Amino acid sequence: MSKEKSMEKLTSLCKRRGFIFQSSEIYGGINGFWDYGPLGVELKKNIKDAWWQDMVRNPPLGPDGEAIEMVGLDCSIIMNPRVWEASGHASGFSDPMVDCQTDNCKGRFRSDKIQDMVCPLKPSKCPGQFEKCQLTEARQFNLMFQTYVGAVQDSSSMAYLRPETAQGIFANFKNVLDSSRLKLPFGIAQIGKAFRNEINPRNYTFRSREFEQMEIEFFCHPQDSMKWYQWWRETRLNWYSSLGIRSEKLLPREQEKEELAHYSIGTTDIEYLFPFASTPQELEGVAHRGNYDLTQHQLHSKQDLTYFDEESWEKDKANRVTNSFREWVKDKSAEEISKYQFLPHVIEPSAGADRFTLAVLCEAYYEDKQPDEKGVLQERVVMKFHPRLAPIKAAILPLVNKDGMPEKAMKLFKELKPHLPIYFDDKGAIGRRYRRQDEIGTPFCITIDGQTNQDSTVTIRDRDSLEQIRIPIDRVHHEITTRLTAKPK
RNA sequence: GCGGGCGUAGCUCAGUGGUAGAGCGUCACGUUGCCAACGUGAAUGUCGUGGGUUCAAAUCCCAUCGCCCGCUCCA
Repeated sequence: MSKEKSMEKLTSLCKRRGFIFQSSEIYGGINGFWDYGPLGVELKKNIKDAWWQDMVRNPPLGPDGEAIEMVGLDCSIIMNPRVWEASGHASGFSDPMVDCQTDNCKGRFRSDKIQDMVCPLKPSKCPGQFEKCQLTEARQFNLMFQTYVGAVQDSSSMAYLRPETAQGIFANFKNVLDSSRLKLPFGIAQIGKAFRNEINPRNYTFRSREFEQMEIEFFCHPQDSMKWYQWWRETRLNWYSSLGIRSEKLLPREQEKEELAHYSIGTTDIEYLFPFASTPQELEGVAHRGNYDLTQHQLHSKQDLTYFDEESWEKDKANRVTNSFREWVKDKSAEEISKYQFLPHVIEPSAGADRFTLAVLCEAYYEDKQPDEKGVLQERVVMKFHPRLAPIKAAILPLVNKDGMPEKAMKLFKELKPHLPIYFDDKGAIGRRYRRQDEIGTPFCITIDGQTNQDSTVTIRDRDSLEQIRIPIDRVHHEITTRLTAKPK
């Protein structure tokens, strides 16, 4: 299947079944913004919940088999604009550009580098020197959305919608440290919306202007930072696999030196081979940011953001005349001090919730052939979501609408409803109902049939294998729960 | 931002100046003891939006918005 065709099929299914809609569609839409429908919101919520559960509430054991400390945070989207001066987003990342409007040129150039560039029409000259050049004024291409705080719109009230959740974590580093009795190493996690004026939104929801991030800032001792960098890289990769992403489509890629952001010592992109692209695209960046961010915020806020390593200080007690750090520090070099008081290094696994949701949708889409009632192979569309992520976990179906089957099915449905997202369907032929569930990725179908009347058993059908087994009706809840947490095949 | 293609029912699409269509889906009733395209019936469109040309526009022209592809961009 061509890449255009397979994305078309997926986007049409997403709309038809209520996973993803274009934002403000009845008004003609808006480029780069998307809405999640009834099934999409469940899917995305399951993804965010899985991340929170597996990274924050119950993270895996650390590199030496030790438990690691993780806490959460939920910061405001609009912050003091000075945050973005400190982070570099306000100044460093928006280059003034000029466009050439000459008919067969239409080039775009960075205005600060224009002397070093070559005019596409007259290679002996720079853009602007050739008599036919029609350059526009230099225009600022700012990636951040601007807004105004308060009713009066002037420059003093200007603010930005955050372009990443990370800076809220750095800005709260001291607050979390002072309120949570945490010691290095520890991580602070946040899930939240971020906004970027992407120059060119493309590829369905992949490059959107409003998106949701799942970010961790993991603070550690500078000496251990490489160890933690490696560990997070592996941990994050494993997480994607545990949710059913095939390893051959999931590729970690160490960024080249030239590619690295100026603050980063190393970054690994975890990339996924989407059907719309011929090369893998970034799902998550695991970046070693050193102490760049805390340094910047310390500088701009003039607040002390250092960490005092009580443990090392106590350990070296015997070698000192005083136990007062304030006293001791007076005649010491910066290097000596930094043994006890320093800015932690940071490993940042930053994942895109919408990008991963899209990857999950792409990964789940299958067309296969299954026999119909006459044994003739018929095409089937099935979303093979990992059961943990599936929006609906099970459908409760009476085989036919008589002999008390619908009543029994409804009773079971009502019993399970408070515990699981499930669906009741008694419309049309049973085969059609199974296929409908396949298309929205429901992993299990529970069917109440004639035998249920005799021995109180029902069948449970597996979405992928179509296999059915009989289980007692009072074991249904247990059986589904068990299967939801099973490892992917 | 540039160039090309496209926009008709929920989805996929036919319809090139003269009555708005098909398949699937949806809903109702019937049928249906296990894997959709069984029967009967029904609903659904100011043909993306705005303007223009014309006796007459889904169809031609202009603008605009959105989608897809290729560049450009992506701290």
